[in-house]
This record gives sequence, structure tokens and C-alpha cells, in this order.
Amino acid sequence: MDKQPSNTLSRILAYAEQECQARSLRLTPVRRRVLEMLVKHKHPVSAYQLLDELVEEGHKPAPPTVYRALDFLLEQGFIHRLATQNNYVACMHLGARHMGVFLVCKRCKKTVELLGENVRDTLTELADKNQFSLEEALVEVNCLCLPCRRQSEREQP
Amino acid sequence: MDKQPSNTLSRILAYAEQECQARSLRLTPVRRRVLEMLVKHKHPVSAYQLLDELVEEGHKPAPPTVYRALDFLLEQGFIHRLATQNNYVACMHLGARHMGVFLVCKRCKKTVELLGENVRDTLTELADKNQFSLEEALVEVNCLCLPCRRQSEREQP
DNA sequence: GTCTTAAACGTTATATCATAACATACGATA
DNA sequence: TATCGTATGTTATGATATAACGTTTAAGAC
Ligand SMILES: [Zn+2]
Ligand SMILES: [Zn+2]
Ligand SMILES: [Zn+2]
Ligand SMILES: [Zn+2]
Repeated sequence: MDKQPSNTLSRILAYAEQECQARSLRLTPVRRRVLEMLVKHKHPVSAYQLLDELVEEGHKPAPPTVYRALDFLLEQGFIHRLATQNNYVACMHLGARHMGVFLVCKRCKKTVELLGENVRDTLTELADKNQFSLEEALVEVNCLCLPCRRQSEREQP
Repeated sequence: MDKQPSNTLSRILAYAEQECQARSLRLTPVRRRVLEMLVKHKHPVSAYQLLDELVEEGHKPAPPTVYRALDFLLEQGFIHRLATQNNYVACMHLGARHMGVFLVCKRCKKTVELLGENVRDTLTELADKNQFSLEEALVEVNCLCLPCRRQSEREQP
């Protein structure tokens, strides 16, 4: 399990604050709260799961509230969306806008985000060859993590 | 626009038939019909669009019928799913099981499937470094195709 | 041929994910 | 403080996908 130092949350929030200032955008309470929840979770989570947590806190938001916050955070590159899982996850790589490359264990759903600059280069080249220009990309790798692989071997030798 | 020779359909269906025989599986009428529809479409299409077409033909299937056929075709590698689009598309690369690499124009939705063996190698290596083993992967590249790029330039110079 | 059985399919209902549309509140700035 | 664009609240609905269960079908055993 990844450790998550207590200052990671504040580092990410501070970074988001700063970027929003620089872009003349507002990290409103809802947006900030959603980002905070995503950072605190270790796994990617669904929009409705975030919604439920907001409800438990006393807010009474409807789905559009959460989706609008997610859309904002996605646009600013603060979070990523895992399309095969219908889940959202905070970006842990501050500083540079990048495409997400995700390793997802299909058994326990443990997820690792890589920067994958070399993947991007390969894809840009492939796109160019086909007269497409890469805007952004989603790479989701369905995997087995080491513990799950061992578990599988034990079950089916 | 890609041309689609009239024999493409029969080639793909014959291949699917043959593979199913070899794997002791059945390419039932529904499965065959769904594969046929996917091949005939030039763009990826949604499950409900396929459902509507089946209804127009006189069948009266419910969603599970289509989804079960799609699941089968996905498992056999005859089609791919584009998770960011919630769409399904026939595989045009007969013969070898492979991961899908898709260039998708974000403006006109024109889609090209590449084999991308080098992408696979890169991803396998990245997974290994992180103690994940690659099972399969989805690569969707959000692009602008050449015509749409020119169109955009014309609109916003 | 009939029996057995697993796979496939039909059917109904429901779960899950996401957005349209419109009203209200807020916040910057003139 | 008046104005205007942005953000949020609220209600309803659209779009995608699956659970559960009963029936049919096809293939092999006898
Ligand atoms: Zn990231
Ligand atoms: Zn795992
Ligand atoms: Zn393919
Ligand atoms: Zn295009």
C-alpha cells in the first residue's frame, strides 16, 4: 500500500490554489472539497461515492454539483478520469500537465499513475503517421499486481 | 473515409466462424448479427444503437441480449470497446489477439485502430518495473484528424 | 431416439453513471 | 450599489449497464 504523507494533501491543495490564482480561476469550496476527498482516497472513486460523502458531511448536493466540480478539476489537470472504471483519481504528479498512464490491478483495483513520457512520444509519432494530431490520451493497463498474481497462482496452480 | 471492400464483411465473419469452431464456441445468430452490424458501421457505435437496429429488423431484444453478445465478442477479441466513448467497434486486424490502440478525432469521431505492438512493449516494460503484469490495455488517443484540424484553423486563426 | 446438462436467450426490473434546463446566489469591478 | 458573468442549487430525465430468474436450445451420454 502506498503511504500518503500527511503533507501530501496540503501540498496538492496549495498547488491547486496557486495554479487557480495564476489562471484567474476560483478553487471554490465545493471544488476544493472534492479535490481533498480524491487526494485522501487511495483508490479511484466514483462520482456518486463522492456525492455520498458530501451528504454525510451535511451538504445536500445533487449529482450536477459533483460532476461540475469534477469537470473543473479535470480541465485544470488536477485529477484524472479512469474511463474503464468510471472512476476519478487525484493526480499525484504536480507541476506539469500530462497524459495519464494507469496500471490498474484487475483483481484488487490497486492503481498506480505513471508519467509515461515515452508512451506519449510513441503515441504522438503514431498519430502523426496517420495524419492525426495528438491532443491528449488515456492509457489504462489492466494488470495483476504482485500480491494478486501470487494469490492467483495459489488458487490455480 | 476508409473504403470497406464488400468482401471485408464475409472475410471477418468467416474468420470469426473458424475461430469459434477452433475454440469449441458457438457464433450464434445474435452474436453473428451483432458482429455483422459492427463491421458494417464505419464508426464505433453504442450498445443501444445496435439494439435499435435489431428492433427495426423485427427482433424484439432487450438490453441484456445485446450486452451478452458484445461481451462474447469482446472476450473472443472480435471487437473492441472504446471506454471514453461508451462505444463498440469491430476489430479489423484478423489473426492475432492484441490490445487496441485507437486514434479518435474529438471533433468528427473518425476512429482508426492501430496494432501498436511497440506501445504494448513499452507498457509491458513499465508495468514490470512497477511489479505489475500486463494483462491487456486500452489506449485511446484523443486527436484532431487532418480535415478537422484545418477546419479549426479556419474558424480560429 | 430419449435423457441429461450446460449454455444461450428472453424478460422484467433495477442499478449506475451523467447531463439538460432553469432558477438563485455570489463576487468582481465599474 | 448596479451590473454581469460565473458558480451553485434543484428537479427531472437521459444514457449505459447488469441482476435475477425462467425458458429454450444444442450437444453429448446412454
Ligand atoms: Zn497525473
Ligand atoms: Zn491486486
Ligand atoms: Zn483489433
Ligand atoms: Zn475529424
